Amino acid sequence: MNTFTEENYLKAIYHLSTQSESVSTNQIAASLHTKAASVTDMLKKLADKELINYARYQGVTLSVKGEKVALSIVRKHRLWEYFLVEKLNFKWDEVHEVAEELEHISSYELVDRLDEFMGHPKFDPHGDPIPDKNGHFKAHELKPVSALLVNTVGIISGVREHSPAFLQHLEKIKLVIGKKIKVCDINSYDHSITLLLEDELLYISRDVANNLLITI
Amino acid sequence: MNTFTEENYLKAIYHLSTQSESVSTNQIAASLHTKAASVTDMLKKLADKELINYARYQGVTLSVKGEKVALSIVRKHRLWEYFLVEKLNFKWDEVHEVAEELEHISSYELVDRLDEFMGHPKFDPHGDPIPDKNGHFKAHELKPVSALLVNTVGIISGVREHSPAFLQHLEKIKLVIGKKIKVCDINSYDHSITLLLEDELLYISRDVANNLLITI
DNA sequence: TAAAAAATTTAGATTAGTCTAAAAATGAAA
DNA sequence: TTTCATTTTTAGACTAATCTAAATTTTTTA
Ligand SMILES: [Mn+2]
Ligand SMILES: [Mn+2]
Ligand SMILES: [Mn+2]
Ligand SMILES: [Mn+2]
Repeated sequence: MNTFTEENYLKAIYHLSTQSESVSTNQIAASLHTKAASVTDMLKKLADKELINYARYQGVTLSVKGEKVALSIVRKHRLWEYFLVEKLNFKWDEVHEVAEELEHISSYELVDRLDEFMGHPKFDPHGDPIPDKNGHFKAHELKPVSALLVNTVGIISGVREHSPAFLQHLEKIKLVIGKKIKVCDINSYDHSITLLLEDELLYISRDVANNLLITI
Repeated sequence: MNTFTEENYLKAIYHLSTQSESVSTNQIAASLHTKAASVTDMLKKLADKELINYARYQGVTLSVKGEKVALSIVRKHRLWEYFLVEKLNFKWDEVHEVAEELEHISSYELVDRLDEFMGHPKFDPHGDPIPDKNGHFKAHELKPVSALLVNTVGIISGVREHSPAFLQHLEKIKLVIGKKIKVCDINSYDHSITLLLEDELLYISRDVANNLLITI
């Protein structure tokens, strides 16, 4: 089918496409920690296979076919992350690297049975939606905590940054998915925020507030 | 660490080593469906990494280091097969190909937690022993059904042939692992055998009898 | 024990993916 | 609208794994 590497390019293009309409060679290179010249080579190959729409110097978008492949990789990634956390007791900051490998296991039978085994979860451990076998999913309406006004409430439902360091920090201060928060104060100097979390006050930096997502 | 391909070579050498002391280039080529010239190239590479003992034209054995790697792949393969059958309801003839991919997932944390999750199984769905995390395992004392005398009994405990066709055939006639059998008659012309299996008589060919293993 | 057969290795190519360095295209600024 | 910085592509090379065909070594057999 497609190689491991082709799948990683398609997934990278998919994720970058959620930010901007068209994706540039340099964006892909940065996201895959590779060089622009390598990306150009691969883009030609993916265009030959009709997985992307590509014109020299003009950036790239996924074709319908390419998006289907990308969504199946994302589905596998997130289902495996859910499995690792819910069944094997991994922490939410430990699963990403393992899922980066597991997402390339080719059997669709496997991923569908895994989905069934876990009861068709809708969101992964980081709050990201899990596409169904047809690639359909419904995302939460997410806002960063930093966008809330004083005295408004929200439920922690996702993160914008997935680094182990950030996830561990959230875990440590008990700001995990599902918890209800209320904004008590916004510091006008450094934009740090004081939250109410289960009857306790909690200070978070602007940076944390920007990367922590809530539903209302 | 080691590439996917290096791991497959080490595993092939490991399995062939259970048959003969030293393993030949052609044996490896046949077992990996590749060409002798390719095998020679890889043997040089594995020898450089001190994973095998290799002298030109003399065949090959695994080094202690190489055997450790091979056993870890075998452990992963068999644990994943057990998982697929016991947790995801795959049939015993459907799991080998998927496990061929899963065995290369590198995380040891993953395989150890999987082992724990399943209660440290000792044998895979085909009766093959699962090495523990130190590579230790105890194999059954296995004999082919064809080696039994008339009126002796045994318990189905393994197979010598792992093809889906053979496994499906056994499944169909209910000759599955754990069942108790008694040899009622051995045909002196074609060596086919009449078995007693749960109060029912069953005819099996010499070929089936040779590839079906029992403990006494 | 010498010739023939079989097994193994070497030589030389190929393909996928990557890189650096240089060339070309684009777009922003003067 | 020309220049210049940035982005992107091309050119040429490298590594891992593979192949075919030819050469070499080992083993068998006569
Ligand atoms: Mn992830
Ligand atoms: Mn995730
Ligand atoms: Mn198997
Ligand atoms: Mn097995």
